Amino acid sequence: MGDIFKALADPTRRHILDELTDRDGQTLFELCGRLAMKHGHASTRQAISQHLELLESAGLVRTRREGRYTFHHIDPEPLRNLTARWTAPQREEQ
Amino acid sequence: MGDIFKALADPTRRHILDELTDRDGQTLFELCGRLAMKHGHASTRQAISQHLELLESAGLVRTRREGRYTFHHIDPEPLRNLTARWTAPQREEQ
DNA sequence: TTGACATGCAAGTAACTACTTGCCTATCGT
DNA sequence: ACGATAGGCAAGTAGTTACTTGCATGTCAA
Repeated sequence: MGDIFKALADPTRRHILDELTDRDGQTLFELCGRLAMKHGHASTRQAISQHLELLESAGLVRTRREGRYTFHHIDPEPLRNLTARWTAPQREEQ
Repeated sequence: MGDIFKALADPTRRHILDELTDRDGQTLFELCGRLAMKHGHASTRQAISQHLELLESAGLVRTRREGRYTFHHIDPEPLRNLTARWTAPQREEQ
């Protein structure tokens, strides 16, 4: 639950989600390249890989291995109604 | 923008928002007491105060001074459509 | 099968964050 | 005015986090 907010707290991870929203199912290298181009990220491959691990453990990204490629898919489902407990008239603590 | 996600990344700050949603306009001491009771928080007054500062700088809490009391009000407006860029069909990078 | 490509694993480092501690200011009731 | 209440300021500390570096594993094409 709180893992989702922690995952979203980092700008690089938000850029990764942006990238996957723009083009789902990218590999690690693909993401590195596009992040460097679009957002000026100079992060190494390992840095992005660790961010992807964290996003996966938060349930926001799912991984599909195929041969030597690993495709990353965004799962926006946990993001729905994430802040409803504070915006909605009815509160739902957890 | 990212300040909002950072603010929400901490469980104590989420509990503070829960408390203010339940009962808006609490003072610092009031919040400390109710957090200790409901959520088992043993945090000191200063800890809660610093969390409130961060929530205020993120635009989620507004402060109203009245005599020696400082009332804290939740502003859920920044939380609306916070994750829309990933859940909606149309993306909006920032 | 050999080399190149795509990725994973793990330890170390620098920066950040939550929290504490100690002291100070301001307001109110008596 | 005095004590009590409500809160603020600032430095220090322990734990966390993002990132790097170096090496290892697995897959594919020629």
